[in-house]
Amino acid sequence: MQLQSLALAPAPAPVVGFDAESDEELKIVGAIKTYGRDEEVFAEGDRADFVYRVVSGAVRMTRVLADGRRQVADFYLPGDVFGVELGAERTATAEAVGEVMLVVARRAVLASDPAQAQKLWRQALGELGRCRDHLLTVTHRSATERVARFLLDLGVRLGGEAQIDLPMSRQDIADYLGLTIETVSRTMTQLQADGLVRLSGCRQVTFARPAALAGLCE
Amino acid sequence: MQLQSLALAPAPAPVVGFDAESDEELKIVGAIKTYGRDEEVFAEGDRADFVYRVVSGAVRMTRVLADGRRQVADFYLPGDVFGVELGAERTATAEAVGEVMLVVARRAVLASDPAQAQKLWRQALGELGRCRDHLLTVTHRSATERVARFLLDLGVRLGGEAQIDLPMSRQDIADYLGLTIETVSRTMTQLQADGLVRLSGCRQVTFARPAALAGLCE
DNA sequence: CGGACTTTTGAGCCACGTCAAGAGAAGTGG
DNA sequence: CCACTTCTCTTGACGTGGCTCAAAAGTCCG
Repeated sequence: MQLQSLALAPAPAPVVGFDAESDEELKIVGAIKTYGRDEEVFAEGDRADFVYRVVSGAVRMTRVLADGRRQVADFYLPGDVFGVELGAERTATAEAVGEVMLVVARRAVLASDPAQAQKLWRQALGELGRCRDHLLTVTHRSATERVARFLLDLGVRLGGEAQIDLPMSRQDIADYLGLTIETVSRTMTQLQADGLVRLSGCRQVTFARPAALAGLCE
Repeated sequence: MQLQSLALAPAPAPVVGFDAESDEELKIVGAIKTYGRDEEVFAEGDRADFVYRVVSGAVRMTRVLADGRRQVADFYLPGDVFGVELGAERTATAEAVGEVMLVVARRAVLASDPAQAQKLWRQALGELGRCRDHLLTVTHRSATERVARFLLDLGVRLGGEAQIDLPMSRQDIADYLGLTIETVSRTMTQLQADGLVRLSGCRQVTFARPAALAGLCE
C-alpha cells in the first residue's frame, strides 16, 4: 500500500505567494558539506549567513531551556531547506542526527534574486504552518496519538514506503513530541503489540496496518 | 515598577531582513472595521485577500480539531498585524475576542510595494519565532509556568502597566495554553493565594510581585 | 429580579513522569 | 574473536499533576 494516500495533512492549498508563480523548488547551489553524528551545523547565536538543503541524512533544530530540558523544534529530511531566519542571529541550534550531507548557500546570494527571495519567503511561511500543526498536535493529543502521527508523517516525508529507518534516537523523538523517552518507548512497544507496526531493531519500523495507525490520529 | 524590565523574551535581535533597512512598522492604510464579541473576521478556508492591524480590542486565531477540541494559536493585540498567509486560503479562523476595531488592507496592494512586501515577510518570520517559543512553553512547562508566562507576556504586550484587563475568557486562555479551563482557574487562584497577583473580578489582574512571577518561568 | 453564562471549587482518577534496574546494541582495545 | 565499556532502549513500580465529572458561586444583562 502506498503510504502517501494516508497523508495526514490536507492537500497543500494552491500556492500563490504574491503573484501566482511557478511552484518549483528553491534553488540552492553551493558547496556540499558533510557532518558527522551530533555535529553542529550552526548554533543559537551564530550569524545567520547561510541557508541549507538536506541531501542525505537528517538534521534536528533544537533549543535548550535554562533548566537543561531540550526541545527539538523540527527535523529536516532529504529535500528540506532550513536555516532561513528573520534576524541576523540563529535562534536555534542545528545538529546532524546521523551522517548528513548538505548543500550550503549564502543567504545574500539568494536574496538578491527577487524570484528566489520569494521562495525563501514561502519556505518560511510553510515552516510556520508546520509549526502550528505541531503545536496543535503536541498540546491536544495523547502520547499514542503523537507517536502515531510522528511515524506516519515521517513515513510520508521519507518517501511513502511501508518500511522506514528512523534516523533519530528515542530521545530525539521524545524531545520533539514533548514526552519522555520512556513514554515513547512504551508507546512504540504498545503499537507493536497491537499489530499496528513491526519493529526490527529499534530503528526500523514497518507499517503493518497504516490505516489503523492513521485512525489513531482522528 | 515597569513590567517592561521583566520581559521574558530576550531583546529582539537586530533585524536585518535581506538588506538592513528601517525598522519601521508595516504601514497598513485602509478601511476601519469593527467587530462584535465572537464575530468572525475570517474563517479557515476563506480566500486570504486582506491583512489586518488591530487598533483596539483583541483577536484570537483558532483551529478546531475533528473531535471538537479547539486550539487558540495566537492572540493579536493593539498594534499587531495578522492575516498574512502563505497560500490563497486561510489556514485558521480569526475571531473578535471582545469588541474589536481593525484596519483592513488588500494584501495585493501591500505586496506590490517591495519595501512593504519585505515587512510582510518579516512579520511572518516574527510569527514563526513566537510560534516556536510557544511550542517550547507548552510542551515543556507546568500549568503554573504556562499561566505565569502568559500573564507576564500579556502585561508587556499591553503596555507594561502593573495592572491589566484580560480581554479573553478562561476558556480562551485554556485553549491557548493547552490546559483545561479548570486548571487555568485553579492556577490563577493559587497565584493569588501566593500573593503574586491580585484578581479584581476575573478579568482584572494586578501584578503584585512581578519579579516573583517571572521567577516561576525560570 | 430572573435567567444564562462564566468562573470557581471539590473529589476522584488516570496518563504520563520519575526513579531504578535490566537488556540490547555498538564501539574499542587486546 | 572476545572481553569490556558505553550508550541506547526497554520494562517495571510508583507517585502526581492535570483531566473529568459535578455542583456551587459569581457575573452580566435584559
